[in-house]
Amino acid sequence: MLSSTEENYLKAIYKISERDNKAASTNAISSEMSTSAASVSDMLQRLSSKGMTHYEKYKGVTLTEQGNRIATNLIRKHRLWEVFLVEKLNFTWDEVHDMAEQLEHIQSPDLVNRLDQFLEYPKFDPHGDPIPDADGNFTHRRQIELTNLTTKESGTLVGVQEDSSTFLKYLDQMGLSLGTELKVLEKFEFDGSVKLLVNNKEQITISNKVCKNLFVKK
Amino acid sequence: MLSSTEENYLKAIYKISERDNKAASTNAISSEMSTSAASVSDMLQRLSSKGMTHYEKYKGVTLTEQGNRIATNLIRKHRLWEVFLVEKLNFTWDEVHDMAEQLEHIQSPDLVNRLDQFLEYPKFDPHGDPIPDADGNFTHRRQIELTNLTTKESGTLVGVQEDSSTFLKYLDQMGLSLGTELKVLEKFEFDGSVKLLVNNKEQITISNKVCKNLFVKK
DNA sequence: TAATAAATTTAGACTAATCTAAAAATAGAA
DNA sequence: TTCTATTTTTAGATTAGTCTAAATTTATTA
Repeated sequence: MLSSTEENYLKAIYKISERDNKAASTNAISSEMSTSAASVSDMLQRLSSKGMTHYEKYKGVTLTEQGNRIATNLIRKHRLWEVFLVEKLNFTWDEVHDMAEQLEHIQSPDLVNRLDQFLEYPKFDPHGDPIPDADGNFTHRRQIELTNLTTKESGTLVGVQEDSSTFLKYLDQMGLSLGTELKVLEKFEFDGSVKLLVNNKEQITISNKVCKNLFVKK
Repeated sequence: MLSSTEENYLKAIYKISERDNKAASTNAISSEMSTSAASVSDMLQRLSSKGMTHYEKYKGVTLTEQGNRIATNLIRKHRLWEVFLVEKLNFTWDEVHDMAEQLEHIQSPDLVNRLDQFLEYPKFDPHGDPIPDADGNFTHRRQIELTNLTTKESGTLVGVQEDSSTFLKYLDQMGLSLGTELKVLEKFEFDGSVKLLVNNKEQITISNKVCKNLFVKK
């Protein structure tokens, strides 16, 4: 059985490997987790001795099959708890991250599957992220970054990359939530900002940085 | 903010003080928590320096108002999660203790109250134990030990003192659950065992030890 | 390719929570 | 009331996870 701390390392390694498509470096992990590189280096050796990672000094780490299974299950638990908090307890999508961060570490052979059933097997969490099933399989959705829509193209907002509270609250203020219909009216070369038509009504302009954090489905 | 460990000490102190109606001794706590007396002694000083307990060396501890508030809230969280696990996720009453032990330590200003609302403000947990409200007030119920019923008296099973899985499974096997109607047919002086009529149908005999762990309402 | 910069690991130290063994204080009994 | 048994506390050590500073390895660039 792993400690919560060890589990969090596996999650970070998973996330980085997914993003960069290569072994996670000590520095990447230390920055992801806001800990010192020294602590990470220490931990990587421990996780390897427990069979969770493939680790070669100075070469970064990848997850073993077992490590991958645990990381995926953490993500499953995290996202299902988020659905519970939003759907059943009426929290908003910007409030649930910290609670889910704690709830994902609850140890129980059955809890997560019962929760999944109770929630009627949701495929996506409140931020549009896919929820792996009990076997670790993700539902894949053909989604693209909003930046990739050309002028006059339309799409539905189906996910966000960032899930910081500040970003999500900003989206709320702009009237953007999952399911919102967007049409690109104009793209400004100068700074990459984009003027959008929201649900065929409002017009807003958002920065390039915001655009990059929004996923749409054509 | 207290650690989970510190919180568990407060709960133990609360439980012992309730039971014995006096300051909790180091030994009582160490036996309740299955840790060494030395560890307890250490922790008591720490909890006192944090304003959670009144502690005088060699004299035992009591909770301060703040300590009491935290302990009561832990009990609230524990019991509400148990209701959730049984009512919503269909766990049985003997399966939920360990999960609730973990869930009670989730830190969130609002979660427990949202959960309470979602569950429609239950007053008792799946073992018949009262759930304190947000202000720490318990609903009191006039319940007595089954041992206190005399021959031919009847009552409804409303609570259990023990909540170990083995004990609860034993009750299931004997056909006993909360709400069951019991009538005392015969009390055996010899060993204190009791013959009962269950729901006006079955007859069973249970030991004195089991009797002492059952609460009924006349 | 040699020098320098960046990344990584090791060394040594700290805190929280635990333990065993020994010392000190309190309680009980003769 | 004095001696002995019990309870409690202190001392010193251990483990997980963390840190900073120093040493080492890898990468970059002149």
